[in-house]
Amino acid sequence: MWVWEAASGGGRGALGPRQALGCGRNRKPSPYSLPGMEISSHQSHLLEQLNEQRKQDLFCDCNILVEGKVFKAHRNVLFASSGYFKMLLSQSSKETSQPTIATFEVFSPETFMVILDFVYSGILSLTGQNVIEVMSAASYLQMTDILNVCKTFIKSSLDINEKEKDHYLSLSAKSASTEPTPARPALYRSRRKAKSNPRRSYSIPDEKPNGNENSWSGYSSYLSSQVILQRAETQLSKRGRKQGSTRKRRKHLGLSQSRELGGCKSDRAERAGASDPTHSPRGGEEAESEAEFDAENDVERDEFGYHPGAEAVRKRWSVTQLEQELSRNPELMELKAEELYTSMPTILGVMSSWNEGELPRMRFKCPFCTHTVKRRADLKRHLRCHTGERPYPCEACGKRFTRLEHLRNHFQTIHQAGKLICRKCKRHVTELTGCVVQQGTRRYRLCHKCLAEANFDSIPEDFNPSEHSPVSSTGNKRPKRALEEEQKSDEETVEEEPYNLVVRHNNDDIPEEVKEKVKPNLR
DNA sequence: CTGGGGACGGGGCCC
DNA sequence: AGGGCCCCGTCCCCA
Repeated sequence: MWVWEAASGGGRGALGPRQALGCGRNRKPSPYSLPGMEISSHQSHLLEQLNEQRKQDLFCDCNILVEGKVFKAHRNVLFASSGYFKMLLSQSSKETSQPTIATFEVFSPETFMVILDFVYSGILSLTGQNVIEVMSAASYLQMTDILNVCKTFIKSSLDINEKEKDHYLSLSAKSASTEPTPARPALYRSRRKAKSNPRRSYSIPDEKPNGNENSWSGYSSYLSSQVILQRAETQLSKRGRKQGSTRKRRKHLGLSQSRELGGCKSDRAERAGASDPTHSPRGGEEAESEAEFDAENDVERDEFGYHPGAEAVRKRWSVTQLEQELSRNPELMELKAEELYTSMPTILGVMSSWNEGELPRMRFKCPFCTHTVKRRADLKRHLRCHTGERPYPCEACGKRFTRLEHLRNHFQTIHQAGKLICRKCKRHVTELTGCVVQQGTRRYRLCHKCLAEANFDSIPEDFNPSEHSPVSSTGNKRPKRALEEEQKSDEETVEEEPYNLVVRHNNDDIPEEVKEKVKPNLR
């Protein structure tokens, strides 16, 4: 668990244990810390006292009901900490004789406990499990400090340094063919023995890197690599017990995708300067240096242990990771996307409007960006642009899409010559005045005149676009042959034969003979 | 270098 | 809630 301790009062007063031990960054002396003007411990002492009062239910004038569980707190503290409570309490400020009761059903009591503890202690206990829900709740309660910390938490776990990235690459390569290296688990188990303190305080890094940043980014990188490691191991175990699996999963594990398949962001990133998909296994030297790194930074590892049962690891997701992984292994991405959806907090609601006299409308907020949508389904759709999930593959060219309609549009325009326009002269053509021309997997129309000039062979027989529309279904699997075809070369997808296309989705249940029938041209 | 067009991604919203 | 349509923005290719 990460514990973010607010450097209360801009660095005065409470320092986290890390800082107290000299591990923290060197802070500039606060301009407000004038000698003799201020007792630095006053604020923390005051907060401690308030927290004590809360625990002893002294002077608590606000009851917060969260899914049936009652939390007692002080109105003034809540008012000072949360925009939501500020609004709520200012409306009921006149009736001070009765304790205010606030009811929430939009986050769990555990989440509110984390937030309330922060309010009264300045210590925010974040884990990979709770960060998204805490962030959502903080968004709901309009607590920007917590929001920022959550963002930093998530952001920091996205920053995979090169070392860890290489590490993952070697792992994913291994996972496709060999057993995971035994050195790594052993490494972590030995660390688990060295566990001393389950909690650790971290200060939020500034913009400028310094000594403390190492522990931050290194730690987050470690988290990232642990997720990946976890997934790689899960993959292996799933492959071992594939038959017992209740979920349908695509089985083209280890087959790489064409460069188009990584989603828009990863796609572009790869085009801009892709990393080499080939990678060498992780050497012992690296493991050694990592061990040194851990020793130096005293990184707490055991909580994010190697064991597959560690929920904290399983639910720790990051955008960068996901995109990078998809570009290399779509199955990993789908597993991640699937788990992301299931592990996402059920409540992502935020209030869209706080104008006076206007009831706030509930919207669904993306945990990865600032985007909000009206409907949960829209959020799910939006999340695909973060997860990189592309569940709709084109059987003709292998290109994958986030939406069925995109696939359909693509298929119609690219592979079915759906546009009744001569590609050359741009004139409108019909079945009578024009012909369909095949070029590789692409089909387009030419009028007879342009066709004669271009000296192309038309493919009039058996061409009926309406018969070959993409079929809506839910599967994700792509035939191995299509993938292998892409692996050879993108250019090699140009075929000689006419293309009789059937785009389907769920072909997990389609027998091999049928697959052969519907894809005769991908040989 | 620039403008036009195609392909695609993504948001809003209706059914 | 899912499917589908419409619209707009962006990227890329090509003339």
